[in-house]
Amino acid sequence: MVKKPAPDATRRSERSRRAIYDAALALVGEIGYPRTTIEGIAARAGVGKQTIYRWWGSKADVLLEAFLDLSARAAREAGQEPYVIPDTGDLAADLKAVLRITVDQLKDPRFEVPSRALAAEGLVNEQLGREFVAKLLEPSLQLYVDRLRSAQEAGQVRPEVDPRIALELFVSPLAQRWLQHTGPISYAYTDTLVEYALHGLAPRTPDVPSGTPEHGAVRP
Amino acid sequence: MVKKPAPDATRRSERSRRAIYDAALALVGEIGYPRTTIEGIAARAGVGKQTIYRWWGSKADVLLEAFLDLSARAAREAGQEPYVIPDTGDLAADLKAVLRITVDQLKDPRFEVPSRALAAEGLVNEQLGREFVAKLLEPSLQLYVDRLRSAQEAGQVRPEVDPRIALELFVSPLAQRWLQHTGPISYAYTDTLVEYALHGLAPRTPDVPSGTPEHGAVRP
Amino acid sequence: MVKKPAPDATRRSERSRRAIYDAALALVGEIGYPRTTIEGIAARAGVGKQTIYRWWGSKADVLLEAFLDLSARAAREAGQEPYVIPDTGDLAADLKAVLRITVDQLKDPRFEVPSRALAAEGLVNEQLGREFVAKLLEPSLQLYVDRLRSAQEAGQVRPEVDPRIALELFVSPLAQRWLQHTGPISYAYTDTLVEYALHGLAPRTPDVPSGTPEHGAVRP
Amino acid sequence: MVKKPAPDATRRSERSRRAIYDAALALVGEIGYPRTTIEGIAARAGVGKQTIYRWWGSKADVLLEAFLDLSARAAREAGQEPYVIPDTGDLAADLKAVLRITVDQLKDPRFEVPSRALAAEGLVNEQLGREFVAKLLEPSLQLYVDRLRSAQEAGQVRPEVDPRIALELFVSPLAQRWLQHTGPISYAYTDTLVEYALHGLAPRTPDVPSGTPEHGAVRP
DNA sequence: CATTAAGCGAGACGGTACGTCAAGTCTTGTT
DNA sequence: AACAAGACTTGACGTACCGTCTCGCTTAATG
Repeated sequence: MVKKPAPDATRRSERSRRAIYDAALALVGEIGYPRTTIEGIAARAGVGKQTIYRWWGSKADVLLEAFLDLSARAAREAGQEPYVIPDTGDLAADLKAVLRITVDQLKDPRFEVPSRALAAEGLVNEQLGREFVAKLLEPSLQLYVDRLRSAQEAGQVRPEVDPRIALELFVSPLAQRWLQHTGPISYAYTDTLVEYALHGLAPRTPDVPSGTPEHGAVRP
Repeated sequence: MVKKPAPDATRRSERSRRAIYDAALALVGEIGYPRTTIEGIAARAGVGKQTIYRWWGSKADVLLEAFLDLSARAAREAGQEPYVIPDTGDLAADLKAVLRITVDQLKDPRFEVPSRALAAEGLVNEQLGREFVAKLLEPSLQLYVDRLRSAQEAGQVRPEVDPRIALELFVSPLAQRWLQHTGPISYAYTDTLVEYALHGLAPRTPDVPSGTPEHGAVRP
Repeated sequence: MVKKPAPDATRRSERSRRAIYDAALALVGEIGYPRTTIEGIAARAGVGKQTIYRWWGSKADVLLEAFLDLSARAAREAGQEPYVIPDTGDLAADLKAVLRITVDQLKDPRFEVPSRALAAEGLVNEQLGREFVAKLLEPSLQLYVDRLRSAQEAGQVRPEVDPRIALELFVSPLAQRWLQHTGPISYAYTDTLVEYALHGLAPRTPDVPSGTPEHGAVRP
Repeated sequence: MVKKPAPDATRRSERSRRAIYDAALALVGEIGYPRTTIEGIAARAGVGKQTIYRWWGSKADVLLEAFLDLSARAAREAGQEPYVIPDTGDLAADLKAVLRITVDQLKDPRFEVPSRALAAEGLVNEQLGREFVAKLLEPSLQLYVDRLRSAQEAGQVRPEVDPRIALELFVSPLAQRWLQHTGPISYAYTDTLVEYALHGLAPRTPDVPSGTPEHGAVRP
């Protein structure tokens, strides 16, 4: 297979790259992802179509990079400590705090439309999906893993618990409600999730061995 | 707003409807959702494009109906009482059983491609998303609500727990792993989810330094 | 070749026929021939499409019949003597008179649009063209033949002249100007045509034998 | 009114233009004008539909240009001085000669189908009709005007005759017979037309009882 | 310091699919 | 059995974008 000779990145126009990012994000925000076209991005950015095709493989690629760039800039502007979950010693409080911030972000329209679009594209386009997950999701999830491990060391989480799975108990429900509109999103909701996840649904009656309930016991 | 006069549904060709469903599902399975076109469906079904546009508003609408029809037929074939979560009294076992079936379904290629495509479209097309959720997701979720309420009555779930949120602890993680390829799916995984969800991540020692009160402790 | 069984003309709905004629002529007048459709005629006439296809073979056929019907009705209304060229003995005067009437007709918008449309269709659709000529043109032309023959008997037209060709000298120019917009149409114009046709273009110098002009004669 | 920005004609593909001309003429010749479609022309020419719509406004426009191009090429091939009526001094002979050539052209199938189609379209589409007349008809007619004027100077045509009308006496009948199939076309026919037109239908006796004065008679 | 090869804007090109319109056929009651 | 109504398959319409391909024109690094 003949690959096209890779373009010389050192000669790349920074001006165009920026304009393309801006145009892509603006269009997705204004008319939505499906009606955003490469032609439209090029026109809005004052750029030839070829300049887009030279550096990206698809509309989704452009938007992914644009969004990563946006996130990076937003992070750089907003805070010194780029992205850490606080560790006050109170696991529940720390998780609730961080999830409240997440709730705010999910409702920020600047982020909502493009990230939803990328998520959607990722479902169907596996290659992009993996990149989306690797570059946007995993770094955040890793922070939860770290915080949970720290809690395990402090004896606040059972040692045999797998943090990678554990974090999904409160992260995935939020993600699904947001993505699929399966329910409202609020601080109360995420607080509840943390509580349920940490202490479980079953009552803390130590005399009932888990998994083998006594059927007749509670009924007179 | 000028609505076109609704076509006479009593004269609708059942033959065409079936052929369109079949063609849509086949094409989505063979070439994927994005490369499936209305023109392609019409050609494959031996049907005029207009017949599709007469009864559906978009490619996604067609696929949604086709998929609902497929699900209904599959349910009719497979069993009499299609959609009930068993209630053996052992909540954990029942949930694990039902989630294992779900895992199997998620891996069935007949269902995987179209439902993933519909989910993806639903993310970006809110109207379709709501329909997708209402017609495909909610009925299943309601079954979990019912089973959890039954468990609450049996004293196996804390009475103050909201079942609609509780079910997300094990359903959403599975959904997200499947949709976004954020991790492998297996019986072991779903079993673990059920366990974590039912009993929580925190250890069952009353001297937990966490700020959350221990519910069971205050009851004699 | 299997011909479809001819419909039973005795059961034909006169009401529909009339409505179709009216709708066809009205539509052609309002939106022009090319944008007039069978579907449009049927809708306007309050008639099923099949009723049109049952009795006519094409849009052009419908319009041709509608126009013939219109002409017949117009003739019946307008005059007792349906269509004769007067014979006052003065050939030139008679021809001029009749052509002036023709000029008026050609400018009547009720007739102009449909007859132009039929003429156009007839150019390209030979079968229709022949019918158009036979039913609409020839009868009129025959009147000129008759009048010219009468003039020949009166010694006003050279006996060896072929009337069928002779009439074209003044009829065809008018027809062409009207059809192809190659020039304005007026009484003066048709009068001139008659004059030229009757007496020719060459000067009436009997000493110049036709066809053999003396080249040097006029040049000193 | 929003006009789309005119395309850059300097970048136009000559290759495509040629292919479109050829395809259009070929299709019109093979299947006739009405069944010739833009889609068909594009396919046959190996060209995108948009390339046609970019440069022409309609099927008729394409064919008109294609035909003009064909005529120009034919003229360039056939002779140096393509469009002159001979002036041997014998007007009748010259006209007969030129009309015989016209008869031949009218019967050449390469020209017949497209020019008939264009004429038909021009009847109904006035804008095209005017262009057709201006670009194809008028130039030829002007030649007759010139020749007739020359004949007037030579005293072979009455000085008060309007050449623009005079030429119609032999040109229009031929045109009508050809366009509307109102009669056969032959050398004998055109010869007769010239003769009638030049010398008129009325006998050359001074005692003609017609009301028209005899022009030549009053000159000694 | 000019040369020259790359990136660049512009946009024409061959295509594919869109969503619409109408053609002509077929089916279902109604008159 | 003709009729009104209208769903059906078919095919073309004219439009929007796709991704590729020239065109001149900067513009930076090199001979």
